Amino acid sequence: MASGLSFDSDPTTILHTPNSFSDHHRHTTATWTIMDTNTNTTSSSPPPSTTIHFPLTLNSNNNHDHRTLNEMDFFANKKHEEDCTRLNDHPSVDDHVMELESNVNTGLHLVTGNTSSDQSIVEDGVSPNSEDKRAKNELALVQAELERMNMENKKLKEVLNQVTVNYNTLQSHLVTIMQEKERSGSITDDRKTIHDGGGGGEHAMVPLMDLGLSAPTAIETDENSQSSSEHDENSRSPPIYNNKMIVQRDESPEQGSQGVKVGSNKVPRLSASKTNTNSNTTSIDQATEATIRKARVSVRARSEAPMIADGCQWRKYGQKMAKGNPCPRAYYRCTMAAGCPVRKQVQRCAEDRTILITTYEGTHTHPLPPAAMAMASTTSSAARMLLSGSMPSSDGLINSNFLARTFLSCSSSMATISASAPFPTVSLDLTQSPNPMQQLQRGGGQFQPSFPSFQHQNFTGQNAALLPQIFGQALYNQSKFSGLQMSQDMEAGGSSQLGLSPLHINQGASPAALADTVTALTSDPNFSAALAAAISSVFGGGGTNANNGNVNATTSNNNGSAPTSNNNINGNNKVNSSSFQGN
DNA sequence: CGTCTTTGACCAGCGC
DNA sequence: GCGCTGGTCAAAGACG
Repeated sequence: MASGLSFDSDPTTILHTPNSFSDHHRHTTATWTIMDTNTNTTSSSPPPSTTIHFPLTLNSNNNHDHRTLNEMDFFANKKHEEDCTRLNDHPSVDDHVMELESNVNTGLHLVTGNTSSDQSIVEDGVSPNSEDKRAKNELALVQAELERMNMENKKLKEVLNQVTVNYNTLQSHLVTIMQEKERSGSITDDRKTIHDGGGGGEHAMVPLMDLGLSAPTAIETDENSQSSSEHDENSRSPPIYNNKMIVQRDESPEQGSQGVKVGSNKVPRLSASKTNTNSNTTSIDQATEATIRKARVSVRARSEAPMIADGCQWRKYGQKMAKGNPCPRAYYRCTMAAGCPVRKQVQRCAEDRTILITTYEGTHTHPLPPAAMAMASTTSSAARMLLSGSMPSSDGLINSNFLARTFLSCSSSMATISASAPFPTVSLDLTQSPNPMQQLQRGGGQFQPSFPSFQHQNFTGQNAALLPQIFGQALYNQSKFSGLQMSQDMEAGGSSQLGLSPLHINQGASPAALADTVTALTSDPNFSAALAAAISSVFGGGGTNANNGNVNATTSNNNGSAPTSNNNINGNNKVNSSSFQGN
């Protein structure tokens, strides 16, 4: 939804927008109705309900599938400060958001005054004096709250400005250093690298720094290579993927396009790390990467599709019957770039074959489309979370502990961590409720937007196939927000909380504190709004993929009787589905 | 003909 | 040491 407004005070109070508003996009004045979810009444009904008319005028010239996502993408990378402070980067609505700024807090902390009784006022203006007084009181409360939120937004703007400045400064500094190195002869060839990766002809992506303004990304040190052609345009300056500064390193040819058989039994295990490099640092890196490679994210989603659409291209390389499950397990590897180490396993749940269990392993070494970014963020965060406290931090402001919290924040009621599994695994169970917002309410309980096109959706078929994308996007957005909070804390010397949000993250928190943080995060309306935006961006589109058509959600049958066909939208994807035989 | 899927074989870890 | 299991490889076939 466009505003993503939420309520701090009353979890049962929601915003309702007319169907015409969401279905046919914006025009003229929008009417937001605060409604009591218990009675499900609207402004057309007698009280209780409070109708607020906002001078909202939104263009409807285009049908951006990413509209909602962009609007809720509060802290998108490299966003200009004015865009950030508006908390809205969609050009078609910027002006209108500016109109709203003075009246509506985009910080999503709108609080109604009728928190105790759910009583509301009659909007015809001829109510008795008592109701009139009460209405005035409520209005005063709302106005006060709005004023407070405006102050918060101003503070956020200041913080974000500072973070942006720091980011640009560091980036410039890095480029300068690299140029100096290049001049000094340490780099004699454009294709040569700064880091010695062991020699060879191909190139791997190495994270040099992550300034923490973006979600955790899929970039990692990896023994696999990118094709050189992919980096031709980046050969003279470090490519930046997902806000990570990347440098290239040479790589041994024996670890070429096929890469080390990471994840297989042929890859060095953690206990017996097979290091063939000269430096201890590299050995540590490889061990770390091997560890990350082992971290897994399992997503359980109710889906009739043979494979969830996560925005990536996959190639099936094996299928096995797993013990204890009559359904075969299919093995896929990412084919979006040569040598990408990411694997995933797809298997139907033995107990409930409508549940599709997708397990991701590894992180991507290539640029990702937005749709794939979401899942990559999720898996990358999970991988690093599982290494929390045990890996050298190369993530700058966002370290593994922070990522852990970020990850958990998305899913306190849905995510579990398995310490007993052969590999550290984070399981996201998206099957417990047909409506993830209900889960969100259970976890945070403070945000229940009204999505006319969403509320009655069941998470089956293609929609279910997009669940990880939703989840990942929520993580992605929240990570940005949380990253800002972290930066904010650091700006304040790590001791002074600015009190801008109920969300505060402290480095090195205890497990108990972590739990508190998770609770705080899940109750944070910004996170809720981000998740809601991600969901609405997918489900509000009436089945249209919110990823520029890069996702091929296969909707064919899953009984294994016939190979599935690729329902390519744009015909660009080589593979995005398989003939997974569910039974 | 190139690409992708299928599927049996192979390998390594692990438990007994 | 042996068997089980998970994971991957690679040849063969299918498909567009």
